Amino acid sequence: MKQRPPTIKDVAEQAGCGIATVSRVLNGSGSASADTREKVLAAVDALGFEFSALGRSLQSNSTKTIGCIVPSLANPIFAEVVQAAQHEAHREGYQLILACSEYDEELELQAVRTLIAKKIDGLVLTVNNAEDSEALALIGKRQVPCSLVYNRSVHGLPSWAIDNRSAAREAARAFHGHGHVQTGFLALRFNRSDRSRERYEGFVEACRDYGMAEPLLLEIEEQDGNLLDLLGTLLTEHKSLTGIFASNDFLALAAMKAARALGRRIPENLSLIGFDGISTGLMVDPHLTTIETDPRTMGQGAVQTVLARLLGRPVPGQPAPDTTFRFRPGGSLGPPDPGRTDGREAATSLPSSEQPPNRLSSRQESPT
Amino acid sequence: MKQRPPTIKDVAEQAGCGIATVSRVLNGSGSASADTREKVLAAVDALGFEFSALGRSLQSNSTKTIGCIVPSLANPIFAEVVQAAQHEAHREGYQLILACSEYDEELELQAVRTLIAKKIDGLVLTVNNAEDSEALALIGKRQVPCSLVYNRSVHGLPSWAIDNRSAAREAARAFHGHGHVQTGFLALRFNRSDRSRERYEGFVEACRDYGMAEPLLLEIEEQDGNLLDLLGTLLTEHKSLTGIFASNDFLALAAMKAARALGRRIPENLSLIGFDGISTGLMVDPHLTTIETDPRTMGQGAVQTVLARLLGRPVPGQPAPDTTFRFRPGGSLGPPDPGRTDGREAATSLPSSEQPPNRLSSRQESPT
DNA sequence: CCCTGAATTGGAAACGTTTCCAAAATGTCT
DNA sequence: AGACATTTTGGAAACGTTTCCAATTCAGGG
Repeated sequence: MKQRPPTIKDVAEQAGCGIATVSRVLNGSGSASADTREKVLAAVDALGFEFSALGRSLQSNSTKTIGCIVPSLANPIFAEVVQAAQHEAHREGYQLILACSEYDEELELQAVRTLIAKKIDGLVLTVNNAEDSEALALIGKRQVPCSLVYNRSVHGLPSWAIDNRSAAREAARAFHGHGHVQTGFLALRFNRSDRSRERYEGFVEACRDYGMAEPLLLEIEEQDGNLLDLLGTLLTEHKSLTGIFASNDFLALAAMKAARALGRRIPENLSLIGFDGISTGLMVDPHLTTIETDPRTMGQGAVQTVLARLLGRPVPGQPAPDTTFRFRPGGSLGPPDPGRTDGREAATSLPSSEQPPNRLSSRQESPT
Repeated sequence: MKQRPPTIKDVAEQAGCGIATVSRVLNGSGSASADTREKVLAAVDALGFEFSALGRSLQSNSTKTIGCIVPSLANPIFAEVVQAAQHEAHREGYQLILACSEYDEELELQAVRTLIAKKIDGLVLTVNNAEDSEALALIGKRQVPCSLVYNRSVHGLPSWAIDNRSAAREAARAFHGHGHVQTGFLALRFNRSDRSRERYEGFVEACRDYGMAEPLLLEIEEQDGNLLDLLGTLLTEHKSLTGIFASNDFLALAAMKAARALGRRIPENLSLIGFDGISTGLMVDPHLTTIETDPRTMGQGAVQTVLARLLGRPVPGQPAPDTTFRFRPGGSLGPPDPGRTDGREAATSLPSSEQPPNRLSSRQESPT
């Protein structure tokens, strides 16, 4: 009965040779006679020896490990990013150490510290506020090969990110195209995410450009289970809005639900556009209109970028901004009910109009 | 300009003392004069020194790292498991190394090998087939502290798992209670998951006990994007079924969609029960009837179990089987349309009956 | 001012690898 | 058989820590 796992020394002893020889045989580096090779292999087999990555890493100054920090896995977008990152890393023989910042800058910084101490070879992460992130500062100082995901490039770091502003402009354009004027922007932890802010800013700008009213910022501080109630309150407080752009699909779907609970019909009484393009948006009726993004490509790209730098390969180019998202039509966006537009139009028809065009557009999903 | 990160040796030199002293000061072990303590701290500050976890781990024989293997993060259940596991590990100062087996036993085994080589202190994992898993065998041989998640206990390993059989019996009971006789069990990668099989077996048994027909096994081999088409085909091939129990919520929702595309109404023409209790089930209309599970508790519990063993604490008991799931009523389950039951009942009412009890039961959701 | 016990200190071994280097063994050619 | 080239081998250093242990310093009591 062995207690500790066998080391290379045990193998050497068993095989009757030096540890250097064992190392060479097992790594295929240097030469060895057929005889000793055989003896070493036999010893390895007998002892069930496996190299310890620790000694190896200490010596080689490389852990074959890359860190990955995302705000949360509750958001399927990040789950996909991580999944893709893990997959890509694995393909190249790297492991992934995962940390969740939980939208907390303190945790974020701490995670970076720990990962650096663990001597990760590279880092792939989404920070909460890229502009003035202590975490990124530390990364810069320590020169850790790194790529951002879902954050705009900053300090010259490579980044695989959505062009949030342009995407938000698309949403504004869609609203405008359907005749909406009074819109709102719905966000969950607005101050905790620069992504949300960028979407808001792009949306506001574009609404202004289209001559629409300034969008209302509908902000929800924390999600404590009563999200639907909070949304219900918000919706009743702002009856005049005909369209809401949500900073993510989950929020949009929740808003959809809350609006329905209030007896409002989608999209006649309220149009909704989400962000991210999670598959759930295609399970509801009508389909959620949204900005579709591709988290898998982002996660994969970020890892490739880091690995390329690590392995001295040509670093892949970052994605062209206009390819980072795609407007996905769906039935949750339609013309506002003329009966209750913001006072300027004549009120004529009843809220029962069953807009066929929306049904139609809700067919457009294509299973990815 | 320092190139490599500073080591304890650099600090010692800068502070003008031995490395042992630096170690003692920084770790608060052993004594040190106020004078040297100060000098060491100053040197640390000046150099920006941080311990390397590598040397430390090599010496202490502990990496403060635990491995986590799940089939995939695409399933929100596992995303939540991982999230909770990560959180719990972090709480105790441990990092999480993540690996996805992608429902592949080969990858699973390989992941275990790599993690062991990386000298993880413990392991938390969901395997595809617990009974005869090479991965588990290896874990057993190497004596890695470990806990299963979502797999039934095996080889005496601790496990945080759903009582799949009993849960499936609940589903059968519900179907029976509503008068269903001809049911089916829908699974995605049936042979790749013992969880799916257990659910099936429990369902079959219970259906037999209730005097219902033997459930049809509706198996989908691989998910290649045309999932909805495949489901559509399956549904038209098996028109006689009035209720389908799906091995997870995602499948159930997809089936719901596919059935609707065929013009069938839920639940009048087809009742559906899912498994897992993902929140998406509450976003659709009617709500998905399902077996609700608590992946967070499972992930957290598994990590606690492993950590307890690692830290010599009393190991928490595993959850009582009957607390591992909860039947969640929803509008997707209702009495079958008598007009097309399997021939034994009289056909009386029209398919337009708008079952109020189901609507009611669909209200029962409580935001977690 | 010397002695004792306690506090402080640094050298060195150990953890498991890889790799440099020189030594030993083997082979080849006159 | 001797000289030399080549292959095979193992000792030892290095990677960055912790910790044992012996040596040094210090404080205070005689």
